[in-house]
Amino acid sequence: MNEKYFPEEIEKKWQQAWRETRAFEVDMDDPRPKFYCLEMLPYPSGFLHMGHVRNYAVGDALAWFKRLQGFNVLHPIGWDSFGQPAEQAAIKRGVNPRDWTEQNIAHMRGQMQRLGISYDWSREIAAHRPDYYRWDQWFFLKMFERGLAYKRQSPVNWCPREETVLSNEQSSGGVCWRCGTPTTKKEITQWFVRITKYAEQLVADLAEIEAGWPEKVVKRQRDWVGRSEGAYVDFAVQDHDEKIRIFTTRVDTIFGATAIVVAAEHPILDTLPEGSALRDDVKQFAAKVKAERASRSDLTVEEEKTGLNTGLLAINPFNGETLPVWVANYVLMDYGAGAVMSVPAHDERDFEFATKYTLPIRQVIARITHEQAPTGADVVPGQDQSIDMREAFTDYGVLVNSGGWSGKLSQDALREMAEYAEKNGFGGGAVTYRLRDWGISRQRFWGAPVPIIHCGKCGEVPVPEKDLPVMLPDQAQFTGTGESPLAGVPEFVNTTCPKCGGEARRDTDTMDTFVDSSWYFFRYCDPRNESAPFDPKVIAKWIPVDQYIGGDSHAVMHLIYTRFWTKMMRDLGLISFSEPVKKLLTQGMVTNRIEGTDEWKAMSKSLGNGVDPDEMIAAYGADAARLFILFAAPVENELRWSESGIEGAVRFLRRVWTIVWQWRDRLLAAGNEAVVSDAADSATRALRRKTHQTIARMTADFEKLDLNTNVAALMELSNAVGDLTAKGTAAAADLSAVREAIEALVIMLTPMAPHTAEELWEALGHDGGLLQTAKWPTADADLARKDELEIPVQVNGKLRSKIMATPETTDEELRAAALADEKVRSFTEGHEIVKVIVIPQRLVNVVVR
RNA sequence: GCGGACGUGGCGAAAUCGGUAGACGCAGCAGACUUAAAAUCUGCUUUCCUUCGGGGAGUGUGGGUUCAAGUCCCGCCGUCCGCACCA
Repeated sequence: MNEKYFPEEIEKKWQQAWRETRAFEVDMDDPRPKFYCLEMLPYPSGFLHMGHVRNYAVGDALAWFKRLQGFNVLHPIGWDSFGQPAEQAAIKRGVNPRDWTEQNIAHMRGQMQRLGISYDWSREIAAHRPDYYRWDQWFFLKMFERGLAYKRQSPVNWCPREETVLSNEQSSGGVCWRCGTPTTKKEITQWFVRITKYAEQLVADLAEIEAGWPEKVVKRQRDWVGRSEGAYVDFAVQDHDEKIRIFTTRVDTIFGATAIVVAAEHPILDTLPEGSALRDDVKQFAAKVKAERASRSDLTVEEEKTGLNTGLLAINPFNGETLPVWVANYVLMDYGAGAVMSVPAHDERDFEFATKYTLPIRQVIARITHEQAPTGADVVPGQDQSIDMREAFTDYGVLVNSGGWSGKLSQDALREMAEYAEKNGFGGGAVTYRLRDWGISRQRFWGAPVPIIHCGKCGEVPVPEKDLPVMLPDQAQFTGTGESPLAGVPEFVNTTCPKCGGEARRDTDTMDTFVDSSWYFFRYCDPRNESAPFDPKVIAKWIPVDQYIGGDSHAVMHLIYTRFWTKMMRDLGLISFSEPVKKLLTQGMVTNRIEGTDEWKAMSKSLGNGVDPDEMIAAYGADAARLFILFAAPVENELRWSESGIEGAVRFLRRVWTIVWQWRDRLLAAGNEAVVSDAADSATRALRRKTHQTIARMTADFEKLDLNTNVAALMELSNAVGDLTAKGTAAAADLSAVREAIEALVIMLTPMAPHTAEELWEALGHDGGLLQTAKWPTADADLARKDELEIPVQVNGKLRSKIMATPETTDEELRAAALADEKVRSFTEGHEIVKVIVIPQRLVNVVVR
């Protein structure tokens, strides 16, 4: 035991103690209430970065807080260990991806342990190990059985640099999410998961979690699914059997339609007379549009609208009007019906298109003018038909020039016109979604093989469950051709058909790593189960996760997939709930200044502004690094790294250390008996007040995860205790009040600086560690209450004086005291006092004229 | 372009309900200790004026509501994020 603070010694000591006593291993049957604290599992790149440290520091603080409060806390960690970098390393440096991955895991596990994060290491899992990915394959088979996993030819996003298929999400913005290379399109047969079947639930169930999730994540998820209510309308085509179906959210504007516009891939285009000049033009045009789309690099600029009149004529079923059918680049085949009615007067895109090609623009919605009736009782909608048609008018309004529908409000017309279409058999109300099915095929080696066998006779045959896992071979040739490396491993590919016993080939695709991360936190609850992904009984108790913490970069991909997966598992009968995560916290980025500039960017190797966690631990200790991270900014904010900030954290820990050692001998000598004297003096009362105020504040702030203010509260308490000796009031304060303050200080320090707290707790005479001997303190409201109040007094809303009061002072007394106050009187003198506002125990405002 | 969030000292920030703006920390300044420095401790630290009692201004900006606005409402400016022709 040393009176000087040596973090490296005590951190080693307690990390070893925790390991030896298996302090953080969870008994799932423990009768205490459970708390599942989860951080997003990392990809084992080889090294922790500060973003990881922040994530784990926050999670660990909450885990400790809940443990000290008496919860049975599950706090696990694992590895998202399939994926590109391992394969890249194999290609570039010829290393074995498995060895590379395992070495990285070993190193990063060491880093986590040096940080002293309180994980239950007995539950560690890794996606690349067969005992995990066999269950990915098992789930795939279940989805395949139910038609939720299916194969189809499909244009996919293709990264020409990494030569791999990317999901829509991964090529969001038209660039590869990993390397930033602009993506292109490629036709290829792919496995898809029918997430669109759950589109409605993915939106509707947001209501269930909204309260516990950040607003912006909920919003992004809602936008991602893109639910949109509208109507289908079928337009007959003149001299044609086919009809063109359009989707619109503004069927109320249908009398303003002056054209029908279809996508370049629309099947109606194939019905144009073979060999006609027009057909050739349209074909050429469609090919050009497709080519442009595939090669687009700058998606920040909207492409200019181009189109071509197909010569076809469509008939508006509402008024019998004949409309030209155009094909244009701004209509997308894979949304809605692949065709739209063009209403230039009331849609910006149609307006732009019509202006360019001089199509008629016809106003059919008028702005409502609210005219106050003379009695003032009713608001009468009038019409303003003088809308300036230099731009589209897209608001709701009153229908005009719309036959029998004129005079109706948009809101009513939307509903009634959809009903009318349905009744007359040419359409009806409909809901569409932007969400697309999830392409999970990857032409990669380092992933879970798709458990399907292709048989010449039987077709696609699922691997029987008893044959799982389909083992990934040890090694493969990385040709970089874009074809899965598994195709070049004959021992893997060649097999027999489980159905007919004949020669057959295995599917050589592997699964998207987002499959692995969609259900990993279920596996933590039952990590060694060999007969099922998990025991449903265990899951029923432990999931939903109480608090999930991670970066908001996963706001749509991972967090949509895991919500989908949960609903899918529910429909398999494995679980009985629909949402996996009760509360979500998205942490901000950790940034650092780029040398020689004033720019703050996320830490990264390539920018040279990274900070190595190991160096921080060596220089300042894990506790100081963690404390600084929690204190420096609110968890959701960007955190700007600061070397002097971390020094401040060390100073604080040293001060707490000094305080404990200053009082230790006296406290130990006094023993455990209470020595509160009856006539508690004011110093004692003040100290106890501060102690209990701090307890109340910190307990509340922890629930909100306001960790920065929490550290501030702790600093205030430590300053208050420090002042006892510094200001010579030590003798005045009762020893048991000091004990109370110091013990609260040490216990409440634990979530942010656990090693230091353990050491100090032991120094205070508690053997056996915090978990055995400490409880999160409870605030006593009476003790926390102030017995003297300083009441600000305002005159006309300006602070002029302060008067002293007690909680018992009545409003009338406050009022009298305020008016009698000398300073106040100097401002009220010669003025008429209009009124006096008294906010009980808070403030007095004298209003004068 | 559309949608959303935000705007508080030199810096990170705090401010349950509309009720003392700037807690806590960083940086800075002054002092104590020291041969000296570091470390540590103490004090100061929004800004302007001051006869040193105080007084004025102040939460991007202009209005409004209110006894009272960082907080609520409207306009503008700025920053950041999301989306990328989704009909």
